[in-house]
Amino acid sequence: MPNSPKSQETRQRILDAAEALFARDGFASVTVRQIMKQAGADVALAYYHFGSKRDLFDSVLLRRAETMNAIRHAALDEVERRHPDDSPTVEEIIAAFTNPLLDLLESDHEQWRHYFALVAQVNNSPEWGGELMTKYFDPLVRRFLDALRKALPDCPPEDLYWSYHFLSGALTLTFAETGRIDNLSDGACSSRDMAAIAERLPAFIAAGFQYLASK
Amino acid sequence: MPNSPKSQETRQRILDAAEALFARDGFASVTVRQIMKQAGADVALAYYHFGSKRDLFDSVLLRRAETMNAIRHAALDEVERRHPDDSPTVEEIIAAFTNPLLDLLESDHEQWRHYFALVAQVNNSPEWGGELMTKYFDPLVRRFLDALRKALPDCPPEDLYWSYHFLSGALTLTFAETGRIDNLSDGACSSRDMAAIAERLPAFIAAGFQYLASK
DNA sequence: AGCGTAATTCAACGCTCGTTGAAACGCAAA
DNA sequence: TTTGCGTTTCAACGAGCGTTGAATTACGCT
Repeated sequence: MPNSPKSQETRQRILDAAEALFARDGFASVTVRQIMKQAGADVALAYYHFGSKRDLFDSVLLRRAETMNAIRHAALDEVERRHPDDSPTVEEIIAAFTNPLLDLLESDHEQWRHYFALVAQVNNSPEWGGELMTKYFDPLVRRFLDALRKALPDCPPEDLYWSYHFLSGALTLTFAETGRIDNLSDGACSSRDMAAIAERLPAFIAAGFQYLASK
Repeated sequence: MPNSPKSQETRQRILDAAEALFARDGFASVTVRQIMKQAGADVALAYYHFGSKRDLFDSVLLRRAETMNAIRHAALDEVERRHPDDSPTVEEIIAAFTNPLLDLLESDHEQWRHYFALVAQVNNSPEWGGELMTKYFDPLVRRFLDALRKALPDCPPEDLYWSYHFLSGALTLTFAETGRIDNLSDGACSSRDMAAIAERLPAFIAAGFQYLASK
């Protein structure tokens, strides 16, 4: 009985545990034994289900990448549907890129905040940032860049790429919820205050895109 | 003779090797033996000079943090000197925050790009981001926030903190030189093109600050 | 020249790591 | 009930880890 419900559930428990631990401590700091202890399963099961520690890591990344990409595609679909003739505004496009992540966080905070923290680490790692992020997110990002190109027809492509790069950095740090802003603001701001992010991040980034394009 | 020139040079060689390896692979992936092999010194010397692997890591971070803070303070001094009566513009202040890093990269690319990549990883790690970044960079950041508060007197403090947070994310990813933008742009942009960054990053960020403050 | 201390080397410790092969279990089909 | 296969457990492997104490070297001072 391949893929029995029982074994599927075990796989998910392992992925959950691995996700939380990798997100907090990084790939190399986490032990397969730690993961399996938290998952409540035997060490060898990790290798039976996933092959190796590295393959387990990739599986963790892949699992939610699909959901994340789907929800962002849908958000951009929706924005484009509202503009059959003209182009959406820059801020609308950026919001379609960022707001779905806030929705995911609000729907299931625990799971997604671990995942986003993990992506933040991967994105900022020279070792993995180039390859892994490209692998999982490139098609989606290119679609957003296309939409932005239409919204900013006079903007040189290089400016678009750099603007997106700045967006990517701001986004990943913000969603990593490192607690840095809590410390810095002496508690006036909270990493976990999603409403605060939704009000500010798309506006901030859209202004940057537009200013750069207009220079 | 304590602190002999010879041993100082050894210490620096160890720090250089540790910096490069930590930056590329992260704290936990790197072994002390790797570091000391690259430094051309015996394993035990790491412990003689620095105490433990973790202390060595802190020493790596601390070494350049002082230089980095000093050069940024000086840049802000200079900007404020040019405005004895009125406040500098937001873009001038942001440029005083970012451009010194570009100067450092241009003066000695190899050393500083490793360091910045390391800071990017620390900044985006939930484990260390909150504490270590606060420890090394808080006084400087608070001074910049004060300057920005004067340049944007009607801006609510929360908006300033969030804007700085977005700046921090964009900055650390950009200086981490992960190669992500190279892949995404099919070579049209290069992570290492400092002129491209200097032209765009301060402008992009300043626009975000101003737009958020004006809302 | 020879002493004293700082700097460096050497060899080893106990431990934990990722990984694996063989044995045991559970359950649907026969 | 027995068979067969997917799943899980158990025990262990060799390798490499961070770290240390003792032995050795290098060298400025008297």
